[in-house]
Amino acid sequence: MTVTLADVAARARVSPATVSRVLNGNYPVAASTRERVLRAVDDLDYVLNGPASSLAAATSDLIGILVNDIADPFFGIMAGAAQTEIGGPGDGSGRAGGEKLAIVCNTGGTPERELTYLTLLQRQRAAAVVLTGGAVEDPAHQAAVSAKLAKLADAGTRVVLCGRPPLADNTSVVAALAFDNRGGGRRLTEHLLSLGHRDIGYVAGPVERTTTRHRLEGHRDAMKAVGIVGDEDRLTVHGSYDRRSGYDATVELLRREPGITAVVAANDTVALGATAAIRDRGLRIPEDISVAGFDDLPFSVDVVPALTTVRLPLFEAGARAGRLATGKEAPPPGGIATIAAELMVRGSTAPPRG
Amino acid sequence: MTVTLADVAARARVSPATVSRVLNGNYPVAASTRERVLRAVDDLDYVLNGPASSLAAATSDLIGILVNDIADPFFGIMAGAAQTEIGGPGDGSGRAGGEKLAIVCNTGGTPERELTYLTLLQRQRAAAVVLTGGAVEDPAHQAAVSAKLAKLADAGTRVVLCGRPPLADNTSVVAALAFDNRGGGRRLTEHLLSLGHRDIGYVAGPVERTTTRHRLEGHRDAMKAVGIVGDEDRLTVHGSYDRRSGYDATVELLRREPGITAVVAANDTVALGATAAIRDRGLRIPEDISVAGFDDLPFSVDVVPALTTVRLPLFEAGARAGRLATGKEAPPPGGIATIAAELMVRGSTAPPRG
DNA sequence: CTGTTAGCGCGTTCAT
DNA sequence: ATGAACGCGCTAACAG
Repeated sequence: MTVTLADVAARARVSPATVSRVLNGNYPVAASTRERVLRAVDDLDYVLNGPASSLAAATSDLIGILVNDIADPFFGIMAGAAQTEIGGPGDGSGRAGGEKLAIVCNTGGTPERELTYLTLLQRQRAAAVVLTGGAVEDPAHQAAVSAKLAKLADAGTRVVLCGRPPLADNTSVVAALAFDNRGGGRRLTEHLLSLGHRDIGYVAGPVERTTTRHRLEGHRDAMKAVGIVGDEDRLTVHGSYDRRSGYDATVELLRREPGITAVVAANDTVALGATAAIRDRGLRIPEDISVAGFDDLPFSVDVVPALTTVRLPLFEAGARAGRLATGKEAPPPGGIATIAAELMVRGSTAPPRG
Repeated sequence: MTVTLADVAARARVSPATVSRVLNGNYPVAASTRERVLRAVDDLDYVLNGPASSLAAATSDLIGILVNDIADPFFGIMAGAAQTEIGGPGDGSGRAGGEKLAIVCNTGGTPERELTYLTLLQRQRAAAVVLTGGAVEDPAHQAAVSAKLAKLADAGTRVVLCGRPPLADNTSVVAALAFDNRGGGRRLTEHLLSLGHRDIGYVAGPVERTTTRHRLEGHRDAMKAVGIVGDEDRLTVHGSYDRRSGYDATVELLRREPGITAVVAANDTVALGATAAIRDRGLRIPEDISVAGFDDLPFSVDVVPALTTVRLPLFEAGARAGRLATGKEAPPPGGIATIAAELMVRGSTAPPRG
């Protein structure tokens, strides 16, 4: 019932092998026969059997992109950019030629799902895997991921890290593009300090995530550099990377220390929740309390007042990861590149009152 | 070099078929042998060969979710919700058992890529396909998509539409969950009219998209109902569904008619751009100009003033689509369900001045 | 409950 | 430049 390569061969009056050669375009084929074959393909509306093809060739053209939260533009932007580089423009026929195809896998930030998807991609003999965003720092999980990635690499899968720190053993990774979260976090807090703030609350992301830790370390480095120490734990509240969490954490922060003059949030989305909490309390931004975010997502410039934040070149990084995954671009020296984070000063931060 | 099912069978001292049976869990197997087999699997670190498995079984456990723009939370929320229902919790081992696996495919809103991905999923013998968001109205493309979906359905793939209108021939579709974009658009404009607005500009989405057309029709229906006609085209500017486009279109709108007292945007993201354009012009929201969006994305409640918009239950719809795709939920009568849109009145709309 | 036997549809040697 | 034959790794009958 479903038309196979043999059917096409029969109609084109050639051998199955020839059809295969035409379709893959790897071997020389006479122009006339190629023509006949292609017409037969169209006539019969033939679609290659992917599993059969992958089985015989021991490879596939799938490239998996793992993201922690697909509803978060932070990941969407990177994944979309990567996919733009990978997918190619298509040939307009919808025939799905030889180009690679990117698929996005949403781990929800959980270690189990991350491993499950890696196994799936291993099963599918994926051509490449791109892991985006921060990693969970649980040692057992990191070891499991490293082992899995090593196996993928052994099987010929190109592994790329985007916005994620290198592995302890990074040899199985083609390239690791790490964001300078620590540096960005430090500069952001330095900005606040330079405005005169001393009592700064920090709404952190989930514990045990590299992104959370690095941003927080940057913040604390800056504080320490000017001699503000001892209150770190009291002025830090952890939560997840969403608006709601930002709201709740800020409420808690203001309860613990009503005297804070600035709130630094784990990212822009969290900052949005923080601003809501501050306003609901009847305070103004930035007159009463300054607020800062991280990432510089598209909406950040449009909120009122515009959000001071740290810009991460998400699109560029994702695109580069895509090129690395397809081998279009040479890996950086040592397989590791650090991507700079740029401070964006806007209206949500100002000197403290008095 | 790579370990196969036969290797596992040898080590467990059973036949390959038995190994297959315990892995798929479809046939009865003695507890003791199952135990042996599973240990052998772990010992050898065996990973099923997906292509071989799919080839032999003529099906796969992949479920494709097509989205127009993965960087847009509108799609991210739906895709994430669908995937939550599809993916199952995983078994914690990362072994990737029998459950279905959702993969997200980013079409970028282009017809070619949409067809390319459908072909890919057809190749992979996908278990189901979920198409999210509005469709392009080009007749040729619609015919091509319909034909492709019919073929997928023939091959046993379950096709679900989420946030997309039913096909002309909807028989190959398990279920179409359509948003009431027209009703939502109408109620939104009725709200503005009831506040006293008469000069309302409309920043529309891309032409030739069902979502764009339906929302716009709802708006015009409401205008027509109170006898405001004749100026539709002049007070409508089309653009893409992003912030930048909303900004530019609003600038153009204000150029054409500086007297407008309200701007209705194609969606919340576009509305964000519109507010920026209005503010840059030195006008206040809502005192000088009211602004309204559509979708009620998470950030909309946090912008200042909070955005009046139309709430679409994106998460719920996506989750339902996921259940429909996996067969966990029975399709609605006739395979078509309309999902209600709820007006959310907030601070960005107010009576016009004077 | 378990082993045996055939393919699934294609890519890839080898020939020619 | 093309054809013939083999096998990729697994599942699905069919026995037993």
